[in-house]
Amino acid sequence: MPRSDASRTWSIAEIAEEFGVTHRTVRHYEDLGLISPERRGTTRVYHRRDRTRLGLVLRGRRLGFPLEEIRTIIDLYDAPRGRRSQLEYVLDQIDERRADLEQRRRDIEAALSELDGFEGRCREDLRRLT
Amino acid sequence: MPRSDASRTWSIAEIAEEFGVTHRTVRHYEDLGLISPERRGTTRVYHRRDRTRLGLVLRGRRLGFPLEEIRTIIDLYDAPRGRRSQLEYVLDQIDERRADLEQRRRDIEAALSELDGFEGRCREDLRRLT
DNA sequence: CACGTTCTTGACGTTAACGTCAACGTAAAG
DNA sequence: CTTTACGTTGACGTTAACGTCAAGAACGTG
Repeated sequence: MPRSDASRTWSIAEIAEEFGVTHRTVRHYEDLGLISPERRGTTRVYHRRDRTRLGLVLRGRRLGFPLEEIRTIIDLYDAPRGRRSQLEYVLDQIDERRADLEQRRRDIEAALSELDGFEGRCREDLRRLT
Repeated sequence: MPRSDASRTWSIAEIAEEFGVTHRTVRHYEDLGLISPERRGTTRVYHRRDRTRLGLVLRGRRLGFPLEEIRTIIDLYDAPRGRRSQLEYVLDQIDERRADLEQRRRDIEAALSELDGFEGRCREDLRRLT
């Protein structure tokens, strides 16, 4: 049986360490409903599912999304989509998200190409100094 | 002489309106040294240069950068790069910025493709409901 | 079973990015 | 010349995202 089995669990310290955050951050995310670890007695026990969600949260954070928004997004992934109205709502949300992400991508491309141009000018300056 | 001449100036209300922010936000950015409009008497007068910088600031904001970091970046663009040491410092900063932006781009690509996959599953669900 | 480690739940502190008054100046318009 | 619109400087309020104690429970180890 492999160590990283589907049934393997982690403590809050292990999770925090592995994802490079503090246990306080992990608990804060739980307060906001972003993750909901199992409890054994009073102690939190993290499963693979929690790791997946935490990964999504941190990616959202790197992208600068507010945690509340992140919650609505990843909840979307888990939402029941039985009824047609639900599905149409979800598809609308997807479109909004995509529009946002694509705007960000454009911003990044623009920033990167400005950076490239600027680096070119700097290297030119450096060359002339030699 | 065209209206949008290089010498045209704007009031704080015009600037705020045009960029879709409040005058309070504009003043806040001035407090942090992100823009520094001319003063006629006590009144702020904005030039094209200020608009350019404000545009950069807002793009940085959309990308989720903290304002302090944004300041160091756009100040970099205006920094004197006469000495070799200065130029090398600037080139280092450029590399850091680029690494950051590329990480963000990867995050966005990942998020977008997950979104695509999810949309596919939703449309499939919808089709089966018909 | 005493001890150090790891966990728990509050509760208050902090920083960033503004919002929201208050109180006042000034300049054109009726 | 008063009103109205737009500008100014404080200064305090607010929200998000945690940091930072404090004070205690639980658990493996010598």
